[in-house]
Order: sequence, then structure tokens, then C-alpha cells
Amino acid sequence: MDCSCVSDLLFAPPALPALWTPGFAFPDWAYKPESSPGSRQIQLWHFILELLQKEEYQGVIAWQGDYGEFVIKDPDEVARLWGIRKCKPHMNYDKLSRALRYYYNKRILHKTKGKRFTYKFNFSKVVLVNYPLLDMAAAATGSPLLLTPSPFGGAPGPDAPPLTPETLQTLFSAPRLGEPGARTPLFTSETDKLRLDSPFPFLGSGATSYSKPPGLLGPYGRAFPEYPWNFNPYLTGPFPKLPPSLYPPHFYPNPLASSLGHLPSSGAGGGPTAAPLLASTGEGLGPERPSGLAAAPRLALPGAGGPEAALGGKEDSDSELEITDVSGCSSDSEGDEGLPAPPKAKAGKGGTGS
DNA sequence: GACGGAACCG
DNA sequence: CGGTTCCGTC
Repeated sequence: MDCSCVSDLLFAPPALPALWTPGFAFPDWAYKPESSPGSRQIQLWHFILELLQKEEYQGVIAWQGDYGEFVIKDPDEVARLWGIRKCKPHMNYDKLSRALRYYYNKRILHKTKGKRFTYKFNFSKVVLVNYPLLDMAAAATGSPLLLTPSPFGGAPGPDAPPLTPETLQTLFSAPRLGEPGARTPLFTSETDKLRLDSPFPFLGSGATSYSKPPGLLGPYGRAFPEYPWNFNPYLTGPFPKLPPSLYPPHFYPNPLASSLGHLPSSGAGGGPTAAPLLASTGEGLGPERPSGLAAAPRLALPGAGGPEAALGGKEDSDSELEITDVSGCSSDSEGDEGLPAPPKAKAGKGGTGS
């Protein structure tokens, strides 16, 4: 019964300094996922984002096509992984896709018609859920950037302005953070293995594997380092705050303001001179693609001058997420198949029949 | 394959 | 609530 999947364990949120300006009302759904302590189950779209972030799964699922668009290259494998995570040995793509379809109404996802196994994230939605501080910033600047539904916690707007991974990346570009040494080791060598969650899922390799418009994507390093601050987007219970030292006041308005197009004067030096990343284009409305993106690819990573730098030693000893075992899942209710967790060696297939 | 209703579950 | 399971329909 008790299916205690190891992967479900999330590191506890570090005591965050409560220094946020009260008064901001967020849409109820904005902090839903983890708001209810106790029922902290991994959500499918979280999981998808996770896989998307991991390079090792690019043969299984990867960003492709439009912004926020991803294709499930290997439905069975994704379903299998999801099944492992949820301790549902009988998971398959049919069931998984049903769950995915439920996201349509919730506006978290929608289908890219015509393309098989291809879905698209509604980033503006996702971002609020995961990174309420964005909305906070929006509120602070009085920016209508993100969907600010009715203050009555009513239903979200008809269509949220889609954010792109690049946008987020820009928004979250740390303005010259302190020394990398200041990083707080969130995990020990032991818990490290359990680390299935990493900050900023789609920031990670989102813009990374984007093999779309070659010119639009800046030289983003795909390795988006974890943030020095103890901000765990997965546990956005109340409101994650960042250490004041690492989170200068100008950081709030800046990215947002820039996104609004009327950025006052960001510290050109280290400040994230974000680009006009306002994207009010609906899904497929305008030609989209903020032209500023091309000029925005300036990541101010904690210890990286550039993408390559961020990569560091290339195949770093990244403690992969070995979610290949069902240990912890009580395999009783089902006739569980021993799931030996085969090393999913998914070499690139010949043709990506599209 | 993709969709969505319906019953069910933790 | 967020799926899971099952299924009929297109």
C-alpha cells in the first residue's frame, strides 16, 4: 500500500527569510502544486519538465519546435519513467496522455496538432506556479506581464501571455552573484542521489536543446547551474525568498521592467540587461518570438563567463537521476513486473519521422 | 493517435 | 485535487 517512492522525497525548503512585501495577492492556482503540505505528490508536468531538463533523456523527450514545445520521442519510455515515479507499474502512454489531456483545460499544456506526441507548455502558467516571485515582481512593477486574474481568485485569464524558456532564463539571470563558494550544498552525497528536482526545470536545458531557430537562441549554456540561494521552486509553499545579499532590490523590477519595455536603468554592468521579452502573442497568434531574445542571451551565471564555462568539464559528474528502480514501491497490488530497470540506452534513432 | 467521459483512488 | 484506469469515438 504504502508506496514510498524514494524519488518523491524532496529536500525541505530552507528557512527562508520572510522579507516580501505583503499585499500581493496571487491567483490561487499560482501556488497550488506544493502549497498543501502533505499531499506533495509530483505532478506530471513537473516530471515532464524534469525529463526535459535532463540531457540524458533527450532521446526520450526533448524540446522541439516552437517555444515550450516538446516532443515525446519515446512514449513508452516516458510512460515507464512516469510509472516508476508514481509507482504505477502499469503506466503507459495511453494513460499518461490522458493525464496530459487534462492539462488542456488547466491551460498548462496544449497539443500541437498535426505533430505526433508533441505538446506545448504554457509557460506563463507554469512559471507562476513554480516561480511566484516572478509574479511578485510583476505586481511590484505593476506590470500586467503575467496573467493577473481577478483579485477574487477567480479563473485565470482567457489566455496567458506565453513565456518562453529564454524569457525565464533572462529573467532569472543572476546579477553577478557572489562567489560560487557561497553556494549552499543542498544535498549531501547521499541525498544527492535522490535529487530528482533541480531548480528551474525548463531553464536548464529548455533553451538548450532548442534546435529551432539557430540564430535566435543565444549561446546559452545548457548547464544551468543551481542557484546559490536556497530557492527551491518545487516547494514554493508560501513564498520563497532569496537572500537579500543575493537578491538586490533592483533585481525585481529590472527584469520585469525590461520585459515591459520600459526598463529604467539596469546596472549595465552586472545587472541582467534583459531584453524585451514581452510576449503577448498567444499560442500561434503573432509571429511571436521576441526579437530581443537574440540580443538577450546574456547569462550572468554564478561562475560562468559563458555557456562553455558553465559546462565546465563537460560530462560533469552530475549525479544523474537514477529513476530506474521501483525500490520503495510496494509491488503488491499489481502483478508488478520486476522492472529490472534496464539502462535505457536510447541511441538516436535513424529518422525522426515527423 | 488523439480526444474526452466516467468511475475510481489516495 | 491530480491523476489512474478503462473505454468508446473519431
